[in-house]
Amino acid sequence: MSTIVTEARTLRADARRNRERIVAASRELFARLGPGVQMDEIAAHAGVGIGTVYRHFPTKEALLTEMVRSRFQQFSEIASSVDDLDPREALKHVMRRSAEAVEGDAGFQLAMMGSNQLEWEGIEEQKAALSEAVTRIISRAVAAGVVREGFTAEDFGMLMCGVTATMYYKPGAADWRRYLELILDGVCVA
Amino acid sequence: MSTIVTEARTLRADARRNRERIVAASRELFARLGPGVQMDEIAAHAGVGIGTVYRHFPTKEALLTEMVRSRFQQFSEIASSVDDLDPREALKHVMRRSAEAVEGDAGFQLAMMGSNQLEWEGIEEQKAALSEAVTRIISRAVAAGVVREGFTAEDFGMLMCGVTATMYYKPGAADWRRYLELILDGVCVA
DNA sequence: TCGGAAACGGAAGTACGGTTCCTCTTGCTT
DNA sequence: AAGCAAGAGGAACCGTACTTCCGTTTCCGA
Repeated sequence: MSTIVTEARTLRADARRNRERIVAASRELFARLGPGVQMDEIAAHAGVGIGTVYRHFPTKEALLTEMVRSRFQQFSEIASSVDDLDPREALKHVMRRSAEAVEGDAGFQLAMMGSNQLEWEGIEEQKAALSEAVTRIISRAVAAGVVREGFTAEDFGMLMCGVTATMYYKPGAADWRRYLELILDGVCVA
Repeated sequence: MSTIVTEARTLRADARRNRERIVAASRELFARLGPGVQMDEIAAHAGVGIGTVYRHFPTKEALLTEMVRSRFQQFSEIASSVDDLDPREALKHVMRRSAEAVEGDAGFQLAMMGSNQLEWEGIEEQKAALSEAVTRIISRAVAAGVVREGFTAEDFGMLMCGVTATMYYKPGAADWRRYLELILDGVCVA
């Protein structure tokens, strides 16, 4: 807490404004173009010079990590908001909502798919929180006997990876919702 | 036919040998490292100079296309070899065998997933053949009523994309076979 | 209002990787 | 065996994209 406040306090007014612009521009372009966005583009879109971008974020990776972190946060919140639903609906709800949350964000789609192999610094906390929430949902579903034998949190990640891949690689051409429902049918026992 | 023979005839002996080495090296490195392989690496691995690689393939893309083409060929063959199986088994068999064929080839995994958006020159023929074979298998399955209502060739591509994504992005960590069986359960009606 | 620290801008620096080009070598033909 | 065209090799070239650096501008406290 104190960290954030301190940082905010020592930041000059124009600097704060620029930082917000940079973050907003990054978010939009990262979503549209993926990690391939160029730093110039972000700077231009934010209406600042490249030097200013680097004043706020030491490297491109740091900037992208910031994007991913906020998205992961959103994910954790989705996964934490279904405790009042029955086990089966909780699982379905989380998968549907998560998929919708990734839709239209190419950059995050890649981050989602590769979340196992990326060692992005600074999002461990968010990843752990998400993982914990997902595990809880699945434990409930397993205990209630509404999913197939031996279903695990790892399976969950695998399935989301697959759904995300169809969004990313078959934009428009294929309907990922069909795919997701098909998977849910395979996961949930009658 | 005449084209190939003519080319082969006009190729000097050492040139032919080198070409084969280049193709072999590319195949291996492309499989291991994906499209990110560097031309130097390929040349070094083949035991030739970079200039020699460029003598045989005008661009990196041309070389990679060659890799993908031969793999697509293999796919078509798999898809064309199940006409004697019953509709349900034909579909399952093709998906399992296809998945196995992609396993361990990172470069081709990416090509598979993105096959809709890539406009790689020179593999139209192979793609069409594959598409035709897949459509036939699915038509049979649909006619026999062994798959869910409205299953299409596009769905097939979507599912394979998902399976491939788990292989690519969760190497070792997740078991794509589980995932595939789960999908097959969702696709095939009881 | 003024001084100086903080922040800005963007041209230049740097790294990386595909491609070219030119000299030297090698296999084939006569 | 000689000549020459085809082929090999790899240093240099070029384009691209991240990052640095430093002269200029802007905010803010005294």
